[in-house]
Amino acid sequence: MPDRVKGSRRRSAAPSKGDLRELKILEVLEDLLAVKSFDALTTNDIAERAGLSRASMYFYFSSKQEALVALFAKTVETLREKSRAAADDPAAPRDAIATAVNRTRDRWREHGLMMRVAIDQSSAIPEVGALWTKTADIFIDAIAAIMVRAGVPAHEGPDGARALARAVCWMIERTFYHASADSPEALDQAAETCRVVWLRIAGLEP
Amino acid sequence: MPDRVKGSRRRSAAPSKGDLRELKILEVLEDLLAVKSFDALTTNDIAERAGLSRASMYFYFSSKQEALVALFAKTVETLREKSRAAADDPAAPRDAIATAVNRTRDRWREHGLMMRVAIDQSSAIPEVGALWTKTADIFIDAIAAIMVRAGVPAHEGPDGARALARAVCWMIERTFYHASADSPEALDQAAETCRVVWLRIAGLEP
DNA sequence: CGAGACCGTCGACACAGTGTTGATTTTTCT
DNA sequence: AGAAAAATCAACACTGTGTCGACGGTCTCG
Repeated sequence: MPDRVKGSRRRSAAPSKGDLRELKILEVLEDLLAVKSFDALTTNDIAERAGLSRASMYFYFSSKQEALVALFAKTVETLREKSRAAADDPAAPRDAIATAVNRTRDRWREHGLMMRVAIDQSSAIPEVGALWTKTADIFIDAIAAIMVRAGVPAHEGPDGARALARAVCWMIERTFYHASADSPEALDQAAETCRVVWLRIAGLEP
Repeated sequence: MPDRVKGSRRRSAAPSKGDLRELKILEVLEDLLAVKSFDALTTNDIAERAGLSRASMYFYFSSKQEALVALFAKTVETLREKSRAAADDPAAPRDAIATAVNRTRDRWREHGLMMRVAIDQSSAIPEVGALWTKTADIFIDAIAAIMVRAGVPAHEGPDGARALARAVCWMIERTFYHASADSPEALDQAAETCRVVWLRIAGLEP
């Protein structure tokens, strides 16, 4: 990996030809994932579509797996930016839950394909798994915080806020995973179901 | 595929040498999965360990994917037999939930590896995905039935029993998936958490 | 200007794994 | 025993991967 320090100050926008190619490859990869499964994709498919030779691709990424990691990392970054200031909690638990679920639905609506691919590859590509686990952990913390504010005891153990939050997180993950593979309407349904479930687990009944 | 009509009448127990080989291959496959990931396994690994040539393996299964399907189908069959008469409901909802969760935990304790592999391959191997979906559907029906008996409205829609049952099913799947990859104690914790969550969603508070 | 130093590119190769073929041996049935 | 069916495997063709080394472009500094 060329280690291109993306976030750092670096005389404004000097996108070297190589940087552009790298971006192009990731873009092509994402496009192709809409058509073929990741497993079915070959390095050739990607290189060809990106307009370079297979061997050249290896200059940028040492495998298609690494490319996927880079692409997914970018997506996760986007996700995280969009959820900035989400953990800040001016709202009542009931509202916090509703907006959290809706935001999650929006993320799945926009990035569902990418997230499904990442989840599918989580066990095959450790870096992807780690990235996803880390993202989930952040989400779990947020869920637990809301639950505590709703009155759920914060202690450890199988019925403490953290354990319940973990269960809720995985329920949301899986429910949206399936819904996003289905239809946009299914996503709305999934969101509503998740909202209801989360409310009940938090001990809030309308 | 040799099409060995397994269920059919066929003079009692004539386990031809070929049948035994077939079993042996599946046994070896399961053993190897404890050591290597399914993706990392080669047809050679399996054939060698089973004591035949790679080419001969293709006589029994036309790919390692097909072998996995057969192995998983066998596991699902076992699972289903063990859960016979589970949908019959002499118990009160509260008890039905406790025993259902405990039974599920026991299944994961014994077959966790196989189930994790199957879930991992669900999107890559359609037959495995279909098998798992069908199993989940049966489970969802059972959950929904218990919920209805507990007083949850049976109507369709995002807060009807069926939608909630589906959410609960996926929560259980994912929670046990992670727990079973962790430790036996984690499975016990997971079971208790799932029980509590299910109770609350069903509107039953102790 | 010209000599190095990178950056980027790619043809060509070695290799690993897959799936098939056809000839051959072994098992099974009558 | 002998024919039919079941099972075996060496050898081959093919696909995809990752690496190597040689080549051309461009930027820099003496």
